[in-house]
Amino acid sequence: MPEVQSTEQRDIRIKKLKEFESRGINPYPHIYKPTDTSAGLAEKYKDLPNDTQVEDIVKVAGRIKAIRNSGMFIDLYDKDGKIQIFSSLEHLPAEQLDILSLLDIGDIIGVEGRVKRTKRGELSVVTEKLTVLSKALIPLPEKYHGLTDTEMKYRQRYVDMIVNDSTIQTFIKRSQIITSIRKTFLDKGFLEVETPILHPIKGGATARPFITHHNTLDMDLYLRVAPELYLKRLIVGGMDAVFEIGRVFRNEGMDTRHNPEFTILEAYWKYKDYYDMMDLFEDIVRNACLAVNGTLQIEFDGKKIDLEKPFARRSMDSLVKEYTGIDFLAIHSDEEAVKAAESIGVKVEGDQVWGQALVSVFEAKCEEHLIQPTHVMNHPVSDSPLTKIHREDNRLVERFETYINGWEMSNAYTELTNPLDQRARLEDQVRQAKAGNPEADTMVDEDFVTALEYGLAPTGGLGIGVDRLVMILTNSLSIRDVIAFPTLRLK
RNA sequence: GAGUGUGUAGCUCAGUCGGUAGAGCAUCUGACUUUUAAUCAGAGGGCCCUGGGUUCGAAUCCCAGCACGCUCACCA
Repeated sequence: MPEVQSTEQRDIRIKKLKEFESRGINPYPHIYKPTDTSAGLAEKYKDLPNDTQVEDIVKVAGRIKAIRNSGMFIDLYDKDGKIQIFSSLEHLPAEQLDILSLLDIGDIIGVEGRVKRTKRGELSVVTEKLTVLSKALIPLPEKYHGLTDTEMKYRQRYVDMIVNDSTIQTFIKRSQIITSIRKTFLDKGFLEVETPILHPIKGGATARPFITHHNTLDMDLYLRVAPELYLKRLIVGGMDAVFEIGRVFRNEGMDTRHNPEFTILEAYWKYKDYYDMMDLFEDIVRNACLAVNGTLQIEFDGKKIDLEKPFARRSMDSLVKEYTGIDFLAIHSDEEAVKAAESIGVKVEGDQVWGQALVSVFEAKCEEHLIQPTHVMNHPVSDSPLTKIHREDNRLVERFETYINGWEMSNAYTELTNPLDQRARLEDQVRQAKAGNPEADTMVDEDFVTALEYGLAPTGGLGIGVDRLVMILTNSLSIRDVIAFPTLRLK
């Protein structure tokens, strides 16, 4: 509920806020400088015996999450944990007791005092001076169950983060994963670059776009569905290794694995092919996993996943053969391919039928089995307009997608560099769009083809769905658990 | 887009056969210098998601809508 409604508890807190002001206390001061954090004190005084107090004066700050015994004990939480605040009625001056009585759960305060471990063994700061840093007007959700209402978790993520520690931990890990990814690339000599989000022509992936409008240019623009075509231009221009981590936008369905805007990682590496990109992907995943889990043996939704062993490398046709018995490489006509697919109950749509049949059967019969990391290699040409033809079979391309937990985690190519071939394949996309495929590109990006005509060296490319990687590495079952502010309907 | 579930106090949830609103936490008042979800006594707090309908009477049954979840479809 974005509109603030007047409630009994809020009215009472506003009254307390006014009471602070009438005593000359600003409940929203400009600055406060704590000297210590909860974790810092825990470490520094870990050997302090029970019922002992030291003379050092410290200043801590944080949010009140619990008040016990009429204010005698306060649980104060800062970024890395809890510190108890002990306020003795006998030793506190009257004006400090007045402040104490106006505090509520949810308020942010600073506390100055001496460190003590109580009789019960809880490390505490013995209050000498209380400072209100921010008076909270809305009460926090219940302490025991936390916040469980999914809608409120997503609409008011800050509340979810305050109350549910696992929520903020997931977003901390997300940040650490992205830092790790960036470090892996920088260590290999990559340049981090930025390319346009507003695209005059849709391209780089088959997906439905969002369309917006620029007023001054009086021109429609697409929010990018992929940064691919611009990153390759940078390779043409002379960069040898580039990567970009950024948001892309696809106007498609939403579920536990899809959000309309999501974070993609794309990298292009000169004088590399798709085998090199497999190694690169594995490095990225292992480094990121170690950064947040400290191990490469992880568990997702109760399933054990081994990220340590070299990922399996399997051609799509061999997986189809393993799980269905159908050998697509031995099938040479479209009719036969469709018949083979239909014989196991897989419907084939589209007109590039041999390739469509192979992909459809793979998606229907194989994907779900790929729990352990698997590079699925050698897709049919029809599916992959930006990929170089396989060096040994001209029906296939040098492409792989890495599956973990049955999900597509990466998509990588030996990049297509032949400008004439590229133009023909993009023109085929336009033909498909005119035939009614809403995901195909509606016009050829002529400047991209021109760039290839200036010469693109042999290059490997890799794309990673960062949100899904974060899901796997944090055991998060919904993409909305790893995107702080997922797309929701306006309420 | 289809199916399905949920929506009740600030939060977490009960609410029987349709009979007019309940608990715990939180809040307020008081007690207790004690704590670890502190405890004890008392009090206040409700657009039962919205709009229709059936009925003497609807949180409850019916219809429509809204939001969110799940499954499916779609989906680099």
